[in-house]
Amino acid sequence: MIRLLADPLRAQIVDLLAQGPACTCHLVADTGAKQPNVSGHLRQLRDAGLVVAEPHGRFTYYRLLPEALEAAAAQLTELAARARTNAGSRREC
Amino acid sequence: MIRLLADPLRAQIVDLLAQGPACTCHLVADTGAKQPNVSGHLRQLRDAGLVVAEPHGRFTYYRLLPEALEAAAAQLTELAARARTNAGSRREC
DNA sequence: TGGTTACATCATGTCGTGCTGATATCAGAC
DNA sequence: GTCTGATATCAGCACGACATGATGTAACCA
Repeated sequence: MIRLLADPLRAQIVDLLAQGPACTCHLVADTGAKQPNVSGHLRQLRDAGLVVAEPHGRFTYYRLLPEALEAAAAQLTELAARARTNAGSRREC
Repeated sequence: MIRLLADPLRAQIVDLLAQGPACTCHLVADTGAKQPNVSGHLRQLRDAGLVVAEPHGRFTYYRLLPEALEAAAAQLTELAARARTNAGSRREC
């Protein structure tokens, strides 16, 4: 799921969505990317459960799910904690 | 920096290092990957400041830096917080 | 009903990135 | 000094993901 944030354009889309829900046309305008490209990235984010699509007439609003980001953050924090507690136990060759 | 955790093998290496510092030969054995491959990934992690190399004779021990992981986690948490506070401000078309 | 707009999907080309084999370096053992 | 083992670097290749143009679909408006 973290892998989704690796792509620059996808990270930018996530960042824009953190400023509030927006429809595809906004994201296309703000990123400068082509519409099919943005749409494809939104699909990936949706499939991963990072965003939800809310159709309103012919517009589709996308909303970021904070829980998903927090879950990823917790995963990293837990990893950091493990690294810190095990910092002293070096495996000898 | 988060992009480094996107690659499966690199993520596995980070996970192994979270169990304690280890040398390259351990990581090669545990992952089953070829030595130049592991060495290359360690270089990327080192360049990004996620791990540090501690040469001991002809062995090189790698140690995970929890601060780097925590910084990435904080970044995600901050993004989630922004998304939560701005959840109501939908941009109209 | 025809046209326009917003959005999604598909097929294709391109490019980055990871993997590998070969090779170099460096430290320790003899 | 020579040999061996641990690690790093390099060149080439292959695969996957991204970007794009073309096309399809659905909703609104005249």
